[in-house]
Amino acid sequence: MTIGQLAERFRLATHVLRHWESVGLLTPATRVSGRRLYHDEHIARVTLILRGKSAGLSLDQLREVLAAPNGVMRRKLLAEHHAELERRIRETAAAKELIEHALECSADDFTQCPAFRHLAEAGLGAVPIGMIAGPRG
Amino acid sequence: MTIGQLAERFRLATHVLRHWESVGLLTPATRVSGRRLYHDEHIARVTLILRGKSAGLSLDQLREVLAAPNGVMRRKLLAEHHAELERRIRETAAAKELIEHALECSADDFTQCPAFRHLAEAGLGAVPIGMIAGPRG
DNA sequence: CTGGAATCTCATGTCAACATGAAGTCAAGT
DNA sequence: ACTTGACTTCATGTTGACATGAGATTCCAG
Repeated sequence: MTIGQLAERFRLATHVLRHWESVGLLTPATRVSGRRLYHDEHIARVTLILRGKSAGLSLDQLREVLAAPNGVMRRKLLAEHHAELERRIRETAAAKELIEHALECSADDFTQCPAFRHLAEAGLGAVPIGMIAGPRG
Repeated sequence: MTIGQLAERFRLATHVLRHWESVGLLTPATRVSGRRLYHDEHIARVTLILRGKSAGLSLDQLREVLAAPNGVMRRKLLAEHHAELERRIRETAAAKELIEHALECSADDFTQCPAFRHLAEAGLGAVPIGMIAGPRG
C-alpha cells in the first residue's frame, strides 16, 4: 500500500502520516526507491491512533503506549489512560449537566441563578471568599 | 477585587485573566488608576469559563455563548454545545472500552486480537479494503 | 519516451492558549 | 521619602499537531 492509498482509506492527508512517522508513531514496512510501503498491520495502527486521538490522547501518549517494551509496562500505561478517560468523561458530563440546567432555567441571565452557581462551583477547587490574603499579608 | 486576588482564588496566573479579557471573555467592572477591579459576578464568569474549558470548549465557543445577544440565541448555542459534549462523551467512552478490552486481552500484541480490531474500527468511517482506487483510476 | 501524477525531503507558516520577559507605574507599610 | 510588591502595556517565545510550499525524483499510461 502506498502512502496515498493508506491516507485515502482514512481520509487523511499524506503529510499527516509522514508527520506521525516523524514523531515515531507509525513506521512504514519498507521503502522501495525511497517510497513508503504499508501493510494491513498499519491499518490497525492508524485506526488505533485515530481512536486514541478522538479520546483526547496526545500523540506523545499514544507513542508511549504503542512503543511499550513489554506487556507489563503497556498495561500500566493503559490503566493510567483508562483512569484519565474516566476523569474526562466525568468532567464533560458535569459540564453537560450545567448546560442542561441553563437550558431549563427560566432566568434571563442564567449565571445569576443560585442553583446554577452551586452546580458550576462544585469541584472546581476555588478558594472561598475571605480566604484570600490581600497585598502584604 | 484586584486581578491578583481573582487569579489566586482560582489558582490562575494574572496574565491568564488578561488574556481572556483580550479575547473578549472577561471584562473587569471598572478601572481605578489603570488597574482592573472585579466583583462577585466575575467569579461566576471565571467559574463558567473553567467549566467550559474542562469540557473541551474553546475560548471562542465560550465567548459566543457568554456574549449571546438574547436568550433565544443563547439557547441555540447551548443546545449545540450540549450535543457536541454528548458526542465527545460517546467517543471517549468508545476509546475507554477499547482500553478495557486491551487490558483484558491476553494476547501479547493486542492490536492482533480480532475482537479488538473489530471494536477499534467501528464507526471510524475508514474505507473497506478493495475500495481504494489505485493511481490514475 | 514523454507528460503528468504521486512521491520525496526540507523549510517555514498557522493556530490556540497561554508563558515569559522588559520596562515602567502605582500603592502601602515604615 | 523610600522601598517593595502588585500592577500596567507591549513584544516575543512555546507547544502540539499539523498545513503549505518549493524543488527534486519516480512511476506509469499513452
